Amino acid sequence: MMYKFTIGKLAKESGVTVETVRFYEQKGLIKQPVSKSGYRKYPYDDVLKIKFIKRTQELGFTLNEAKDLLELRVSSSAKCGQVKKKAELKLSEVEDKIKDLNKMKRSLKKMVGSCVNNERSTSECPILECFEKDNKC
Amino acid sequence: MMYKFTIGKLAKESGVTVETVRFYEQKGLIKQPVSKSGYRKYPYDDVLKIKFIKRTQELGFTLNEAKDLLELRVSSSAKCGQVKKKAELKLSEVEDKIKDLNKMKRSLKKMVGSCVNNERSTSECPILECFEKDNKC
DNA sequence: TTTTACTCCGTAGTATACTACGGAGTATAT
DNA sequence: ATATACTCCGTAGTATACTACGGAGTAAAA
Repeated sequence: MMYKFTIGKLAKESGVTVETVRFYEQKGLIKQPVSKSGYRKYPYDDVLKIKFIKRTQELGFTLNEAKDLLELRVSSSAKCGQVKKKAELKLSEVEDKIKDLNKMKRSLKKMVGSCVNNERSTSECPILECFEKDNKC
Repeated sequence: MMYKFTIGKLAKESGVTVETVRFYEQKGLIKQPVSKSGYRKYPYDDVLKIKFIKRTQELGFTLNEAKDLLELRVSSSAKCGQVKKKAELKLSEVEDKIKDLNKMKRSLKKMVGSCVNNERSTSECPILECFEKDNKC
């Protein structure tokens, strides 16, 4: 039998909780299997789908984007180039975020370095002064 | 008079919306000025406070953290070292995030590079295969 | 057979930071 | 004086990704 996973087994097998599976169903990432018994029975492919989703999340994709990717995965007309485009877009988003964070990092480092006297009152704290000013210290 | 800013003026002067000012009040970042007229009248220092908040956000602090920093700013007993500690903590958070993003970046780059034939069907797309596998390609 | 474990469903809550709305009253400009 | 703009307040909605809860029914283990 292909449909052998109850929701609990599926969850355990794919490393998420039961609630998460139901949540993914709500969001349309996996479809709720029809069942005569009233209980869901999932195919093994749903284990793979959930792992797929988790992997895309690790790479910075949102659930909506994961959904799109899952759809490309099963579409017979879809081309690899479409997937590549999405990966490239995500790559540039990630690179932008890194740039932002590096800016923060540099500023924070400078601020931390500017505070040499820990015992000083906060009324004359160089770090707080940095927060006050527009000029980026 | 020191309390000369209506909420609209304050918002404009500090570069946020009226709703945002009210939101910051709700969250306790600035206090709602008492007014006989029923209309809020803010001191100039609230312009500085909101700019302070915005600057801390640019550096990766959350609103709750901004609140703490604002409190250190007015506390007479607080020491500069406390601020420094918070900045150092944030710095390491930022560095961790950069590490995560660099991991994503490397994986995405490899994946993009692995897809040489854009016209291939998604059923044999090396990028999608990466999503399927646990091994990080 | 009885107990434990699992499943069903919908709704509400969490965290973050806002944004929008509605209806009524007030202040300012012309 | 009138029109436009601004303010008041509370509540609800947005986006993201879950997590929790409650009560009832069912499946599996001892």
